[in-house]
Amino acid sequence: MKKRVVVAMSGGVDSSVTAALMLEQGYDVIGLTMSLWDPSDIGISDQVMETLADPAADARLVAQKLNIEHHVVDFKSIFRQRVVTPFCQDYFSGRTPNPCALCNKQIKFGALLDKAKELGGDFLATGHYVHLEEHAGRTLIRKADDLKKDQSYFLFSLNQEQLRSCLFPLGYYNKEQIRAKAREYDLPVASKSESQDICFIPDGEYVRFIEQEQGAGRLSGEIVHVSGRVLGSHHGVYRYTIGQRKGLGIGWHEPLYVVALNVAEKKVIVGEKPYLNKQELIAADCNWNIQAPVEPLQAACRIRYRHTEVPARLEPLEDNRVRVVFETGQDGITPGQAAVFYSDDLVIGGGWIE
RNA sequence: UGGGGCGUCGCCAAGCGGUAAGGCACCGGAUUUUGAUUCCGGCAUUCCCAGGUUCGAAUCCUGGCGCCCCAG
Repeated sequence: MKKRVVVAMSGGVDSSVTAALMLEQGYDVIGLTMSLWDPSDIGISDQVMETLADPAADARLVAQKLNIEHHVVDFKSIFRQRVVTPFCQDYFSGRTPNPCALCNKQIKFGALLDKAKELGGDFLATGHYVHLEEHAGRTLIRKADDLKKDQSYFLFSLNQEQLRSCLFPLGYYNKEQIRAKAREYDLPVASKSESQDICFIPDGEYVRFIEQEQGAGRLSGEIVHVSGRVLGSHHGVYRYTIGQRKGLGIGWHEPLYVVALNVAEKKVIVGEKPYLNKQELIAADCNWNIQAPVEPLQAACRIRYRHTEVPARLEPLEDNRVRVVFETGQDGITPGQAAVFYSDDLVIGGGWIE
């Protein structure tokens, strides 16, 4: 009896090729596409609307081409509740959210995985560029061969049960190879452009989106230099993220960066680059892929996507938190982002920066 | 209406007779699962105004105008 794999199909190149690869590897494949938001519901312009692909429709075309069963699940409500709303709330509390990591934990490997099992799936396969490896009886994520596409950072919060139910066939390939395969299989989405930015804000208009979701509350206030000197004003602290340089509109003798956000006083604190550098951070709500440590350990830590992990000492704290002390101070440590811990190319755990 | 200083791109700022540096900001582009970072490109025919001296002035002279400081 063939094992059944449910493939999360977004209508993009990666997940489409994933489905083809699973088929090629002899699995019984079912395609499953999530409906996460309604394009007419997010306040984008008609022009942008016209450029949007319909994930379900594209996925269906691919499924037809591959001759596999295909389903669509409506996760709009849960997606809004568990990803979109927290995303907006984060901005309003002076944090910079990482909705993709949250979505993976809550939706893709939560609700979607449940649905996959409901459909009789032995595994859920996705188009993430990562590997899975067994170490000492535990399943760990290893970085993709193609480090440019590596997505291990976004998957740090998956637990053992979730990981054991997953297949990530793309980890051995680079993007060019995947595209080549898409053409080889003659998939209708072979030349689709790379998706980037946050899926539910296709026009990239964060401010518009957040204000629409959260209503009024503009939180306008002052832009203040670390010295205390007021340098300008802003139209809402949620428009800024720590480490940001562009958009401050302040002429100064050198570049200024956002170094802190004070929601209570509605202040955006800016300073020269050295003020961005911090020696340590606290990560909360940690997930461990290895046995949760009780003693400090030496590892490497990545503080945002596309950041190269750097050596750090991880000190376990109360309440599932960890103090991360870097060997070399890091710029732009941002609350709301994930701190992901690596040992060589393996993800050993991670948490959310406080 | 005594004395001194200053007025160069939105901000800071070089230039001191030879035909407008640079930084910041801003704009455009590349990269990007953070409007982050980073990177690349663009950005004053014109120097407060009006005359004058010079082959030639932002740079010298004269007169205005506007700031600032110190004295009254």
